[in-house]
Amino acid sequence: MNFGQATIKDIAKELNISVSTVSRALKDYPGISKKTKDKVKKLAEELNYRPNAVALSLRKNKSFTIGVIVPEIVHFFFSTVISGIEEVAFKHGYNVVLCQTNEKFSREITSVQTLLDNRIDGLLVSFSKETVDFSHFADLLNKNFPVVFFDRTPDIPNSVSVIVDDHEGAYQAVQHLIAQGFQKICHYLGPQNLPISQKRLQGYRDALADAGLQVVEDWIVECPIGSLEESMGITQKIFKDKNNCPDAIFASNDIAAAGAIQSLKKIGFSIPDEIGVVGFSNWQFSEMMEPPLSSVAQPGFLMGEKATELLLEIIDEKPQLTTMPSKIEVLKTELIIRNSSLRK
Amino acid sequence: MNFGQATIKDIAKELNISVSTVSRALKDYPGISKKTKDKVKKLAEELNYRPNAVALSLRKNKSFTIGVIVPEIVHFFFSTVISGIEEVAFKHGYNVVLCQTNEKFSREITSVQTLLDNRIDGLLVSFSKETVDFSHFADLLNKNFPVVFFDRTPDIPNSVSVIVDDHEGAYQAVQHLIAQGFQKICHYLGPQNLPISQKRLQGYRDALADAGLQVVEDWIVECPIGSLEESMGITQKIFKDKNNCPDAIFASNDIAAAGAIQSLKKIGFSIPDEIGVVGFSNWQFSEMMEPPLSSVAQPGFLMGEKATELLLEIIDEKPQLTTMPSKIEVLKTELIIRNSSLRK
DNA sequence: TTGTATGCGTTATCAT
DNA sequence: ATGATAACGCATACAA
Repeated sequence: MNFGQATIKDIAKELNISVSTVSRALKDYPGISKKTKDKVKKLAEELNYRPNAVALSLRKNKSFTIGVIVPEIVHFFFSTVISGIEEVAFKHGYNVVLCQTNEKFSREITSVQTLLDNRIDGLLVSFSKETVDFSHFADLLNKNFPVVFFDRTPDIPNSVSVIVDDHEGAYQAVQHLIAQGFQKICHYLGPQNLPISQKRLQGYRDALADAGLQVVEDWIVECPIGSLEESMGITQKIFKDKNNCPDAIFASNDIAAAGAIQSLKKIGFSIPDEIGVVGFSNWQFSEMMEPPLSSVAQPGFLMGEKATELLLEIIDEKPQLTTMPSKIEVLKTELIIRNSSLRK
Repeated sequence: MNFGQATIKDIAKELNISVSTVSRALKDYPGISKKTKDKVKKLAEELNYRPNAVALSLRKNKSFTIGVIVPEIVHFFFSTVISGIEEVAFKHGYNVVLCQTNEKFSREITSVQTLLDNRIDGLLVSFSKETVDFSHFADLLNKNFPVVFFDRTPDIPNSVSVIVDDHEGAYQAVQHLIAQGFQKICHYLGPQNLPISQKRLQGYRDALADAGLQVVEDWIVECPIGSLEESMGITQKIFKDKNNCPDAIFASNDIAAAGAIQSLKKIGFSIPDEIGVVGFSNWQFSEMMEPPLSSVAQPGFLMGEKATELLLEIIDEKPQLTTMPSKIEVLKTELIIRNSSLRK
């Protein structure tokens, strides 16, 4: 169905002029009589004429659409990033096509494909936990197709990324715990193959090392799923032996931290007097928990904005000298200190 | 740029056959020799040929794309709905173009327009708080353009919507508070012009009436913004006079409930012994609060799925007899009882 | 100042 | 079994 959308053809027929004249009149081309122009514009208005963006895409080989691929939409951090993306895209007249992979590699492949089929002008990606082969992205980069990675960066040549300083964020969090007098700090590690997890882990290690504290390898436990239940189970195990357990937790994400707190409270530990907890991401609920959860805030909205701005620069083929040499933009995190780690 | 995408033209040239033959070969049309077919398919594979979806859209007047308009992306409920939408769309081979209005009417207008310009096949909408004029949607419906509203339904003819039973949800919540022995229940009302707010309010009124309790109009306070701060401010006022204040709160959303709890704790009330609190939406953080917040759960993911399924039915012009007569699908809510309202 | 013709990638109609 | 051509809606090089 056409839903009664008028085309320049309709206008041309009605006015007994050619389509090219209509086209030019509508776009204020030089060398067109004021009379015709007015006539055309008036009718266009009446008919509620709107240019067909699909036809334009085909003609100009440009869709004013960017693709966005995220692991999950229902995720405070990612939805915040998406929001930032949408804002900048909207401001520049771009549309946003959204795909979620549910952390599945196969779905990532499909999504990239259909987005390309739809001739997006560029792609913003945070890849899935499963993704270890990046050739589908490398292929794009080799073709010089505009891609910007956010949060999760692949280690492939010529990639452009926006990330937060995960190492520094983790370092500060652990440093803070140490400053509060905690000595036996364990780490709830995120999915192993994600660079963000590795960097947070390294920040944790470095902070301990710099403070002259020993790293206990058994106290670095992976939370591959990142659910409340997983974290509660892990916490129960680690804190089973009250005489030989950590006195603080630095968790790679807030859900894990929340699960830990629930579990610790159930066991009967007092927080932060006996156990200190710091999370990562500063989810919306962090401040509403009891005790309020200290967390490393990530500027998600800003990340979405930056990534989109970078992408649009690349699309417009005017990469800024300031951004291109490094190919990676690192945003600052901010440690939000609340009562879960603050011994007065 | 073309990014080296092969077209049927390229294949035709290389094989010295016509484009129509290529087109037919690729689509297993009858009346094409096995030899040619194999030849074409082989080369297509080699060249990594993929049909240009934009060209197809133009040709077939169908984009396999649906538009989604939400007030805010960073909102637990809406992001959950979006996720459900994306799942069903993906399963049916549809793309999702996402727009957020930031609760602005003007932006809603623009978004509808650009989505139409891009020839989406259908539209899923939850309109903004500001929207009181629905003519931009009515126009679409008059043209028989496929639209499905979710969560926020306009009162216009021929509209199709998916909502939850806000009245029943509210009714149950208040009934539960009454059953727990609370008598002086106040209501934190959502934005006045939203039907969902009105229905929740009515559920509140009816539950009180059915229990023979008086409705105190001063205890129905609007929270138009829906922020933590707003709710805390309101709570401080209402509960200032300990001798003449409510003994329970039924809030139209969980953020308001969370703000209330924070404020109440600060004032020194014990929850739920002195004051009971029930929220609406069952946000992710509800169970992590202290005390855990009772709330009316809305099936957001299901809503997204249902709305999309309905939309696709309309697009495919095979409306189910079961769904069309009513034009409105009502999903059940579920009261999740936690400690914020549970007197043992 | 305006019109004609061509092409973007694809499918469909009509020939051959 | 295959090819030529028009059409989807628009922009533009070239004519007039």
